[in-house]
Amino acid sequence: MSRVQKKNGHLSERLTTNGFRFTPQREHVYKVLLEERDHPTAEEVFIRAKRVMPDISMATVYNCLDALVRSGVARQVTVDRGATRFCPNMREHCHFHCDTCENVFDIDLPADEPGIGLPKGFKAIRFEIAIHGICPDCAGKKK
Amino acid sequence: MSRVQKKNGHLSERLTTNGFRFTPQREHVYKVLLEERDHPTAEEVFIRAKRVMPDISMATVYNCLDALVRSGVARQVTVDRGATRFCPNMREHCHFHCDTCENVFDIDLPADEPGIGLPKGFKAIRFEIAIHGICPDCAGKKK
DNA sequence: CTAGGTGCAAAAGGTTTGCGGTTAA
DNA sequence: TTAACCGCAAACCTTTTGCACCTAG
Repeated sequence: MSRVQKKNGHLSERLTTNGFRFTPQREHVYKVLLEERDHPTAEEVFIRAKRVMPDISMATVYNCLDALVRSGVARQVTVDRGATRFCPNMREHCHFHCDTCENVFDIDLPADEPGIGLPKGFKAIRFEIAIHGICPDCAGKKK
Repeated sequence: MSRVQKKNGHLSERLTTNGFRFTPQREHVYKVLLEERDHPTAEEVFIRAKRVMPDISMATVYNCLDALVRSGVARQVTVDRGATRFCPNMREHCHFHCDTCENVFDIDLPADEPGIGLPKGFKAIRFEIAIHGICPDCAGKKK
């Protein structure tokens, strides 16, 4: 509880130092993300957010999630081709996507080989490593 | 050239052993994928395929790409939130997504740390590891 | 005060589906 | 022969956008 309070104080600062305003909607959307660490989609966040803030709109949820991601307090998870999922875990970690139930689990270790570093009971079928950055051509042009 | 011929012979077998038919459309879509290894989206494949096969439809391109992926001769690349990209490189490899030009490059080594294993000139900003498989709950239920 | 945010509704991608006709096996 | 596939068009789902009003800084 005090951890959440602390995080919200932190949130205000993170938003404003990144050029975003600290609004009740953004605070609440962040709270929703922290409550259940199950990597909800934007629509799931919308549904949960409406329970406390019934007038919030889908567009605002997208706006808030975007502000949270750009402020460095949440991540977009690109683990499957469905709707984007969001994750407030900013530690270095991997994601495990179950092909059956479609749930997404945080995996703490840098499990760089399938089957290695996974908690008991998880069975890896394939893995995908995506590196984001700047390619040589674009790095050259920026000069 | 003879490598392409061999691959197409291979393709027929791969499709049929996976319960798919070997059709001219599928052969052509696969050829398009092999011609330029630039990770095209379904729409880019559609545009290129139409140059030789003008009557092919978008739905057929999606159908063909899906059959190729399910037959194990191509992969869906989940590197960004834009349109799905396709890749006929079935070796174990990573993808590098340039945040500026949006191009996707194959990276051969298991570059499990940013900046390590990348060819000269590539600058990694962040990376994402997605593991796909079966979670303990679903593995239990299948028994 | 005012730039930025909110809610609504409509539009814009990207992908899937239903259907009548066609074709690979 | 016939289940699978094709092409077309319409539907679907997720995300973005335009606009009038509102509010945090």
